[in-house]
Amino acid sequence: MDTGSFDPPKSVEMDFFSNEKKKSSRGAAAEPDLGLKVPGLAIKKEDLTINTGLQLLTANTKSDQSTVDDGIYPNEEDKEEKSELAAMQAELGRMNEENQKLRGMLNQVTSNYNALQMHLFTLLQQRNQKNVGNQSSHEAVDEKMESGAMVPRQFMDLGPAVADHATDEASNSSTEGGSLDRSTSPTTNKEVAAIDNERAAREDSPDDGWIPNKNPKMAPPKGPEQQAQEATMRKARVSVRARSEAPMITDGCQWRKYGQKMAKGNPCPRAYYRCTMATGCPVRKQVQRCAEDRSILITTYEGNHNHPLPPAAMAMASTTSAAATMLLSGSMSSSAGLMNPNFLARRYCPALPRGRPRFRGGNPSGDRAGAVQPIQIGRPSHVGRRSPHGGGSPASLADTVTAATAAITADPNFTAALAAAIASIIGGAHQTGNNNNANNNNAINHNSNNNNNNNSTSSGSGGGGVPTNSNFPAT
DNA sequence: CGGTTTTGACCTGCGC
DNA sequence: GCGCAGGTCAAAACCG
Ligand SMILES: [Zn+2]
Repeated sequence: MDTGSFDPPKSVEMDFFSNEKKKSSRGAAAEPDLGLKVPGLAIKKEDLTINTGLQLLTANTKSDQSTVDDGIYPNEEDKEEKSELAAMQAELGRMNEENQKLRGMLNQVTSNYNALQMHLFTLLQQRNQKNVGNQSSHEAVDEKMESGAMVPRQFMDLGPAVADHATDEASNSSTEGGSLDRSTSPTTNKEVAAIDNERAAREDSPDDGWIPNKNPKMAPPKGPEQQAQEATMRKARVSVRARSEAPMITDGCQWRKYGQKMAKGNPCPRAYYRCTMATGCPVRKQVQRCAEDRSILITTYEGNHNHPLPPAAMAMASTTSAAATMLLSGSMSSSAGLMNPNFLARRYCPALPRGRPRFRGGNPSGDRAGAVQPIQIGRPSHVGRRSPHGGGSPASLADTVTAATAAITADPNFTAALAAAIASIIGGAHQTGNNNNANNNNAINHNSNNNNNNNSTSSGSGGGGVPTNSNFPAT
């Protein structure tokens, strides 16, 4: 839409290293389940419509009418009707015009906002750099260097890596549940990640639910451009590396394994999972252990959830998609992309301790995947990320921004509001009536209900006794 | 009994 | 066109 600067497939990889502790089975109580699934979209749409409508109506009616009225007609009635009609038509035209204008403005605002966001990240990054050493940054570089397949493109530091406690999170998303969660969930250190946007463009539409989209040919002809865009976005993949002994990192979602394959250069098999939290959820993930270091689990997420997620899951999901979004669209706005990174940083920073920095790695999908963009979360890096608008700025400003960020992240309400607002903007800009972004849902969902424990209560998984669903490490 | 895992077969894209 | 590798399907097995 506004500026789809990047076409080429990109990929980002996020690596979180974590020490996974044992998930103490299922302690969490059954989740009250998210009552509100009201996606942010609804709201946003409303807003948009209302606004435009009003403006249009008020602005134009008069002039038009007056102009049209002059016509000469035999019958007064006729004349009246006709004039009225004409007036209405004119009005309509005006409205359309206005609408377009507004749209344009929206786009602008959107891009501006995005730019600001980028700026903010840059600032944060710089700040972190100052405060903390640059070891991490080295690591990041290492990673991308070592994995030859990776082509560094953008780097971002998603967060003020600071917090060290779960308190943050607890206060944020959950109170009592949080503690519970924490105790039961494994701790995973995660460090860097890369989102990798694959070339594939045959993603389904979330609306429809999961479609065996595997057959491009079968896929009915969809919208051309819009489709492409969406596909691009949807195709974003995020791979998360986590040091974990568990067979799977806990991300708060429920997954069903649908396949397993022996990857080529890796003795460890790669497992394929599909999100089962909602029937049609298109999200998939691949899980594989790093060949070099078996303790490292590489999880690659793909797609956006089409349903609300529990806070825990949200953090991950939104983060990934957010990162993807940001990287994928240099100047595109996205609620997820904008706000989630912070969120994530906050939530995960604690878990990002001085953990093992050095990971290099082969991108699991390094085979033919596109470029990979390492992202550092919660840690400083001097590998500056390039933002379209550049970034240096005074420290004071940086502090301010940081503070603001903190405040924002800390306040769920604000977050929600922001999410809604952005969502609305986006919705308008993209004109996509679909609910496809889990992001929106996430945001809203998150603040509204704080049920955090998404424990593996249920259904347990049959097979290996390893519950597929998991909780995010509260801490 | 419903949901999940397992696992071999099948399909598709890509490089040669 | 062929072979390889990755990804997905689907039937059978498994589990709570
Ligand atoms: Zn899902």
